[in-house]
Amino acid sequence: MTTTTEDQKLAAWRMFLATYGMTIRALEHEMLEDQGIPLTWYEILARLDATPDGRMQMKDLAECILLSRSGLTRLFDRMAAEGLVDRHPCPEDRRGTYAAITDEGRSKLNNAMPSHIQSINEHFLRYLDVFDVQALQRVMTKVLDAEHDDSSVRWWETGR
Amino acid sequence: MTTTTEDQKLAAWRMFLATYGMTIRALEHEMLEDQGIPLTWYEILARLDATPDGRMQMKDLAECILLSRSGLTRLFDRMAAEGLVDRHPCPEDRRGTYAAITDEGRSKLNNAMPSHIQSINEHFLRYLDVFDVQALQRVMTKVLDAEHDDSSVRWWETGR
DNA sequence: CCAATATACTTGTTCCTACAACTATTGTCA
DNA sequence: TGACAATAGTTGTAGGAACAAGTATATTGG
Repeated sequence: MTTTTEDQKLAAWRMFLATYGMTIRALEHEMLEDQGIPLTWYEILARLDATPDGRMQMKDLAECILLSRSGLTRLFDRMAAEGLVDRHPCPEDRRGTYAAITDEGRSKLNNAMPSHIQSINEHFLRYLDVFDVQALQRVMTKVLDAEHDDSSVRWWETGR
Repeated sequence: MTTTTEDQKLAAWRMFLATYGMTIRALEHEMLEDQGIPLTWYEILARLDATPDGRMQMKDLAECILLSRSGLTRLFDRMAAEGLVDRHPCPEDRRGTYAAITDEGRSKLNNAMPSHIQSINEHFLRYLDVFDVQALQRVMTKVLDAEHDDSSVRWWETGR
């Protein structure tokens, strides 16, 4: 039997939702517990660090973090107050602002990364074999490629 | 080559994250646009409606919605103010409260469901074939079964 | 049986995020 | 070129969610 009912498809979607929710909860909790920063902060540090020169325009950062512009402004303010990131002007477009990771930010990231990766393994990857990982990549790629319109921001392909 | 590097595994995780974020954003937006309610409200209505008698204890609802207890209290207040749900006492445990869907709530749910399912199809399922759906179910099941401790609350197996 | 602990829910408070409005700069096209 | 629209970012404001503390009920162990 190689057909899939509508209910089975929706069940797959619901399981996708449930898995995300459970896993992200655990990761957020452990990041705050172990490193004292929200998972969002880690994501921002990781995205900036994965960049060739450790910086990125605010709008692009907002997009790949999936946060509103204003949300990022405030969040970035808080991170800047802790010295993890800073802003500097964008010469080629003076409306823009570069969001950059600081040395302190890199230090924090390098400190947080091992335990975060361990958390991902422990709560998610640990249960998947080689074929599962390949299948997951294949399926997610289909959705991402089709839905993501701006091909210049494909942050999931790089960094950690 | 049947090995998977650590980087490939992490890439799979990042793609999982990115896919969730992009898709849920679209669904939230369309639910608010088309039906005038947040996606969370829909989820609550769907969970309650999928129950044999349209009710569930607040603690169980909070768990399957992945919301804190206090968060659910306030959210439920707002939904009750709109007449979509109501509370009634729980005889067998007088600490507890039953969260129940009202007729108005069912009506709202039945109204919202078709367009929501269409959104899920349009932004997610549309891109997957039969094997993708099966693979996704298989992979998500592994994580869910391993991580989810309370086997009495497996909401993703039922409803829509 | 009853004191100590745990559980279910609510309330006080704080933090975070989104939407809309505003400023500054850039792009467009008549 | 020069008005008009579009874009990047910030700020005002309001609403939603989490944590901790408080109340009420249930469970447990001596």
